[in-house]
Order: sequence, then C-alpha cells, then structure tokens
Amino acid sequence: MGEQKQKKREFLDILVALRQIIRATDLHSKHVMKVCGLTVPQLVVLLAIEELGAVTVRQISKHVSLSQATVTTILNRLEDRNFVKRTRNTTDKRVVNSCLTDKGRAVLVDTPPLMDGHFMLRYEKLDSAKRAEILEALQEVANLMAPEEGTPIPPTDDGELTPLL
Amino acid sequence: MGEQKQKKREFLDILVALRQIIRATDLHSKHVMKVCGLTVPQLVVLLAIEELGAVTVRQISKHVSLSQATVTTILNRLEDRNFVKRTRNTTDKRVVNSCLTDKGRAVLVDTPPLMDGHFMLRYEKLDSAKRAEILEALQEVANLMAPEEGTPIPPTDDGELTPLL
DNA sequence: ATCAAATGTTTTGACCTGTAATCATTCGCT
DNA sequence: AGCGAATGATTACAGGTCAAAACATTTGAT
Repeated sequence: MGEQKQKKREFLDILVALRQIIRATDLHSKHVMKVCGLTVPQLVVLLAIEELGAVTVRQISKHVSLSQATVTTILNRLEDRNFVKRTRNTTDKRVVNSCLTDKGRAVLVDTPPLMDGHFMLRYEKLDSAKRAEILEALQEVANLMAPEEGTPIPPTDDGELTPLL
Repeated sequence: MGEQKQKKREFLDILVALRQIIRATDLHSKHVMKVCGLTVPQLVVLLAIEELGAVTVRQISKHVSLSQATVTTILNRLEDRNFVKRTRNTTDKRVVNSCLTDKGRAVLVDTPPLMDGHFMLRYEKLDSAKRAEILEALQEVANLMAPEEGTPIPPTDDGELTPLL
C-alpha cells in the first residue's frame, strides 16, 4: 500500500528537480539578456542562421526544436532590432529566407555563453565518468519524454542538416 | 586543441537534452490544459493551497519555487475562474490569504497528472537501479545550477513547510 | 484552365515567467 | 507620535511558448 506512495514520491522528486532545472535555465536566459542584450533563444536562432546561411523558418524551427510560430516571433524581434534580414524567396513566394546582418554577425563573433558559467565550471570539476552518467541520464529523460518512440531519430531524412538543439 | 571542441560538444549535448526536456514539459502542460482546463503551474498552486490552507502569496511562492509576481498572475486567473478566493488578512492588511473554493476543491479530487503519463509509463518500466541513477543525475544537475553552493538547503528555516516543488 | 489540397508563414489568443516599479501597511527607533 | 525602513502584494513591461486560425502561394489532378 505504501508502495504507491513511494512511486508518487519518486515522481514528485523528479518533478521538483526538473522544475529547478527549468527555472535555473530561464533565469540564465534572463541574465544573458541583461548582460548582452539577447536571450538564449534569440542567440540560438542567430547561431542557426549563421550555420545554415539563408534559411527558411521551418528549417530553423527544426534545427532549434521550437515551433514555427515561436521562431517567427523571435525573428520579429531580431529583425526589429536589425540583427537579421528577411527576404521572400523569389522562386517560391511562400518561403522566407533569413540572413544575418552585419550587426547580427558582429554580435556572434564573441559568442556569449548559452549555458550558465557557474554550472559549466562546476560540471567540469566532475570526473568524466560522472559527467558521462549525467549526460546519459539527461538524454534518457529526453527520450522518455519524446512524443513517440519507435523512431528515436525520426526518419525525417528530408535533407535536414543535423538537428542540433 | 581538439579538446576544446570536445568540451563544447559536451555542453551542446547537454543543452540539447535540456531543451528537449523543457519543451516536452511545456507541451505536457499545454496538453493538460486542453484536457482538464488547468495548466500544470495552476494545478501546482492549487495543490499548494490545498496543502497549506489559507496561505499568503509569499508562502505559496516559496513552496512552489516561483516568483511572487508569477504566483500573483496565476492567482488572478484562478480567482477569475473562481477556483480560489483571496481575502485580505484583517490583522495585517498587507497580506492576502488564498483559499480554495468548492470548485477548486472539486477539481482536485481526481488530481490530474502533473507529469506526462507517457513518460511515467516508460520510466516505470526501467529497473530501479536505472531509475535511481536518473533521479540522482537530475538532482545533481539541479544542484549544479543552483544559484550558490555552500548551502544546498538554504537555512531559510523561517518556519516554512517542506518546500516541495 | 481551374479548383482543391498541400505547404510555408504569420497572426491571434492564452499562458508562464521574471525584474523593476509602485502601492499599501506595518514596524522600529527616536 | 512620527517618520523612514522593511515587508507583502500587485502592476507594468518584456519575452518565450504553443496550437489553431488566417493568409498567401504553389502543386496536382481533372
């Protein structure tokens, strides 16, 4: 009977850890915003454009694991502030290609940290076995949470580049 | 020299896993919203009130690890929809006490899942050693990300109940 | 040629989240 | 008693995030 309680406790512990991680991640993003004027998601989108060149919204969305709508709103802000330039593709007028402006390129020369420096320092102090264990556990959780199994790496194979991030 | 690259790769992997986890968590919250009409944060606040009784905003905020402002906005929505009732404390008119309404109590009788059922099912299938490893890793990461070390459990000891979540 | 389905993007609407500023009260000192 | 500091809550503002709806365009089938 107490076994159910036990299970509940276990999930609660996971929930608590996850919430702390999510909160810390968000706080870091806010911090980066104050320091360098761009949030982590904005930087990630910028990096994706740098890596992929003139790229469609959908490609960015896949690459950074965000919905198309989210990427659009991030692009709006980035374009307002002149970090990227959007141009409609001439051959297919549905698609929009995004490029970095000089300002956009400039802000990336000295990439601000996407991850909390505090965390990185402490993480690096761990021995590599521990680090591997942690990484593996995180990936395991991510997989467990993935929408559907069967295709851990979905056979999108639609010419996508490595969907890093 | 390729050692730096290696480190970078490692952090990138962590970042990717974290982003997927955060995204999945958010998606689950949206899903819960569609199914039961309340998001996970709203449920968590409701549960905190159920557990703590007539409680101040600050206490809720501590209990659920969210800022006071965030709790206020969540309470706004919950009060608008008549799940909670706020009353100013008579002895100290600065403080606001929140209580569940009948409707609020009712919605909690069959607590909707705070965690993705899909995830829970798959997680339960793992052997307990693996599960322990995962939980430990998550807590390790949460600690590594905590604002300051030295006081893993900060000596708040201000009569708080267990700050679960 | 035409019209429906598919595709790519943006808009809309709802929520979560935090910091900083503001408001109201209470407390502590003199 | 009175005034400034501390405390509790809310508001204002800036983002992130998504699903669904709305648009625009292209493609495919007739």
